[in-house]
Amino acid sequence: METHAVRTQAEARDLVPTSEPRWLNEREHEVWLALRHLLWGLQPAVDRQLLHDSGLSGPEYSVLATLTENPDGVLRSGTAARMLGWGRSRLSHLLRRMEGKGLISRACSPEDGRGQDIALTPAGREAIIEAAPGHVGFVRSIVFDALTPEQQDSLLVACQRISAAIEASGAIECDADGGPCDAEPTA
Amino acid sequence: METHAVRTQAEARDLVPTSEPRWLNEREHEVWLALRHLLWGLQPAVDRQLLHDSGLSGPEYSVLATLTENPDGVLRSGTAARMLGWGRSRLSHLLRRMEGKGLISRACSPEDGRGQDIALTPAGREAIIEAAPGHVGFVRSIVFDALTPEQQDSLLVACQRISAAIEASGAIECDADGGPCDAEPTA
DNA sequence: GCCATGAACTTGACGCATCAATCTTATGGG
DNA sequence: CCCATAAGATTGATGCGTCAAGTTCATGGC
Repeated sequence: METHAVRTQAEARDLVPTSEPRWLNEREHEVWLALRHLLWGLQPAVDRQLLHDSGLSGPEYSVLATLTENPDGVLRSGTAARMLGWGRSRLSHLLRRMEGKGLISRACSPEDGRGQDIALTPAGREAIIEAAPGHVGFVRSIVFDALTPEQQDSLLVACQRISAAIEASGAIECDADGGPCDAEPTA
Repeated sequence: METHAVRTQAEARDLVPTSEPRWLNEREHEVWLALRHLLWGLQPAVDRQLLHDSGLSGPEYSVLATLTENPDGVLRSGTAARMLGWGRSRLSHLLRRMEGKGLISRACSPEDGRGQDIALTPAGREAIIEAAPGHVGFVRSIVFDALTPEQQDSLLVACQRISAAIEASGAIECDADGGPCDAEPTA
């Protein structure tokens, strides 16, 4: 990060016979700083509100919300991972901790012996139902109360374009497995 | 996260006698999803590019860039933390690892016995000079090549407004110490 | 000169994410 | 039927970030 100040740019330009002459101008630098400032600030702020007001971490909330989208609150682990856009490993670690807290339960899938069915427990359902209003209220106050509808539309477009650029840029993540990198599932 | 699907909202609205009736409408939900998608995608993408192409992690790059902004490459630890908008603890942990790699060095400050002067080593300077062009090139390709100048301006405004809302929202972070939460130092 | 207060920094414990194995179960070709 | 391959999931190691103590040093009142 830190697209570094002019000094660094000057030094690099002087010392390295690089083929990358396209440094950021002042306006671009300002945009990048603002974007990074938001990046560094928004996620922690949302997580903190959640943890403080409901005892759920951000990732935990995400998992519970995903489960709740299903009528019966049951999902195969891999399916949930795809819906969240996460790697299996990440989800597995998190599920272990959540199972320990009683928020979800896991059982071998009857259909495919390899899979795990993860299910919302009553405690898990109660936790997210209690957390949701505060979470949504916070997001509204932070994002939507701060922007006019036109600004919100512009923001949407910008996010979509940058995200598209990232994905086009060969950022083929998706854990270590070669999954199709679904992404954009919750829409 | 996961401002959860309509089902969750409906359930919460039914079951909880809440005073938070302001759920997100469909358009707002879409904006929030796009924003979160960006949040989850941009930071890791930048970090990955950096780590892959130069062996520096995102935070390491930030620290080196901050040091490089100073002529002599020396900074007090607390000053650097303020410039980065980070907590002392976070920086301390990172510096320990970076010292182990030879990227920076630490010495007791002669002025204030409590402080540590952190200094860029030759290896550290070389590392960031080598990393900078690729980093900037990547940021440009992801953010600026994807947006028109007008869209960039809109994005800037949106970022500033949301960040301001976060800070206004009593997000008084700044580690455990009561620092003035400088923020916006690198401009 | 002495001590309370507080600032600067570090440390340890813990949750979280990634990466590289591993283990188990399907599945398809011989 | 048997084995190679692949998919689903877990595990362990490591880096990172946060929170809560803790340590060291400076400073101001007495």
